[in-house]
Amino acid sequence: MKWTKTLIQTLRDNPQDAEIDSHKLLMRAGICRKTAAGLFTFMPLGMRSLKKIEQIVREEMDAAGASEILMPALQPSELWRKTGRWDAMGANMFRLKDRAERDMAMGPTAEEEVTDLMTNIISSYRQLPLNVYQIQTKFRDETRPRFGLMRSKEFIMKDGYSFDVDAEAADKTYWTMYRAYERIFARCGLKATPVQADGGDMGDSMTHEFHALADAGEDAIAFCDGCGYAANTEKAERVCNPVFGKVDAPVEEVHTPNAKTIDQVAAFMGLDGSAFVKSLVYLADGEPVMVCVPGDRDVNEVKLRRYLGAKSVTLADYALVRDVSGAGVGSVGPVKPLKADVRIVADIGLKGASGCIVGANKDDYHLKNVDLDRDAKIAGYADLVIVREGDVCAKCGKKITIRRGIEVGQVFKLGTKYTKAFNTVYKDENAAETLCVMGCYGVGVSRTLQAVIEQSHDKDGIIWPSSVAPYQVVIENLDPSVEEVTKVADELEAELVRRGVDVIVDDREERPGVKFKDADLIGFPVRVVVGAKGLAGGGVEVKRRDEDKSKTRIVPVADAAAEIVRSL
RNA sequence: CGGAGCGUAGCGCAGUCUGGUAGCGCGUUUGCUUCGGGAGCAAAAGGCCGUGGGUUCAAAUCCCACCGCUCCGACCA
Repeated sequence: MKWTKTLIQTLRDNPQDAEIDSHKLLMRAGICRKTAAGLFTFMPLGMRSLKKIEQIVREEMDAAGASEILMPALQPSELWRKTGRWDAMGANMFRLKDRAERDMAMGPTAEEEVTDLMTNIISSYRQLPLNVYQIQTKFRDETRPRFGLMRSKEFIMKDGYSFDVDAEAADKTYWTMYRAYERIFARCGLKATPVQADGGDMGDSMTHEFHALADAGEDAIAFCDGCGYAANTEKAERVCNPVFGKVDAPVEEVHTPNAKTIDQVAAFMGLDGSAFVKSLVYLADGEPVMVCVPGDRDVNEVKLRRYLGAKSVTLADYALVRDVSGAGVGSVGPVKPLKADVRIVADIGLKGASGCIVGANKDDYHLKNVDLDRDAKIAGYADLVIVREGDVCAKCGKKITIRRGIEVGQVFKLGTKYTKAFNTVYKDENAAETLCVMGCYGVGVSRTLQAVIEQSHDKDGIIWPSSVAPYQVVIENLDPSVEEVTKVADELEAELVRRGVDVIVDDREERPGVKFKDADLIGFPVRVVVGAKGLAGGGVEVKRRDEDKSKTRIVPVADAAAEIVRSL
């Protein structure tokens, strides 16, 4: 390919709306253009990388026993109503009506669609297991699209779905997919780490997320160096050894005017937030519950929901808080008098808490010298807060560290959640109808593209891994008007094409500096310089993008192709 | 959804406070000189100053509404 024949538009300046390096480079290197908030056009370079990532995904999925299909992105509402997700998806789903006023959705995912499909196909155990996937545009009406392709309203995802005869077979499929994902990301040149995560809306069973570790990542991941435990902080478990000494003093009321938050009360009293008990009123499936956590920590609603065995937990509104506590937000506590009798649960960090400060259930008052065992009726203790740096690992007792990651993939065990809703059954050997057990597996294809850039760039631009680079090699023809130089460049191109190398010749009439800057910015893995000066001096120059200038090799034209292939 | 900021040439920005001929850098076009790390000189093209309304002799500038974009937050008591 000749540079002047394709469309490569690089930018000198960073676009003003880009925040993180990979987003800036996406725009500057001419990979993408923004169409509107959260919507992007892939330019030829981006398209090439995207297709390479897709191809890697295809090869690994196929090798793992899955078959590619393509389902509509436009989905009828009936499918979503069957599982209750038409309502549950809320504002995240793009909805529209067709001319007959039928409700439709622009698919954010396709569990319903694929399950409906398979329900009509599967009849016998002989057909199972089945594993299908598609690479398709997905739509999510994100509240806040951000960071380019990382969080956009329209994105490309590989979504795969497996149907097995039972949980054991599904488990086997799950780990097959897990290993396929490890290979996919490795082949994309991405350092992606599997971490345990919460099932969220998708089901309550086991799931791993694959995270590309990067400071710009939107998720926080808890790692234990001791045992290798890795989990999203929404899931990560900790143990706690409370360090409260017994304070045997009577409870005392303190006037704390105009102090609503823990920070404000703590500042008012000249104390640290950890001296407080934060008491929150939640609605768990409509039932009010008081949740107490150390004053300097945040409730993990996922853990809370699980502990309570509830379908949903939401923070109570102000009116309900007053109904329960008798006081307004800011003065709520677990110690009586409470206006209403509620179940009180507490974080394990409060076990044996003594000498602490709680809301008095009386506006603008707190209580000090509170001993939870003595003064409150806690129904149970559990790990209910979001882990943070320095917490103690629940598996091995070592310290947890927190790092940030970009979620590029996820594998789920779905169980029978969807097959039950659609009655996806097969007949077993005894002709008994049995529900299929499902799994689902997603790769954020466009997000992976950006994650690669986020993990692999320097001050001059992108450093593409060879496997997903738009072109593996750029031949810089420094003197396109000199016939001999152009001949060498073009012949080298032809030779590389013969050897199966993806190559582009920069044949622009530009000054060398401009061409070098662009080559570095776009980040072709190998750069070959062909110029009149170099040819006179004995050959062409070969340099890898990730090498320093001092590593440049001068090789005779005859050996160039071999040297380039070696450099890849 | 709440708060803040922004919207002027393809890109990055100044000008807005204090109303009076729409500017700068990059990019683009042409010419000459340059030519191994984003060249120099000269000339040129390119703007409904986000949209609509209002105030005024006069609006990029002041007022109102709307649209779009970006950031922060979204109830942790």
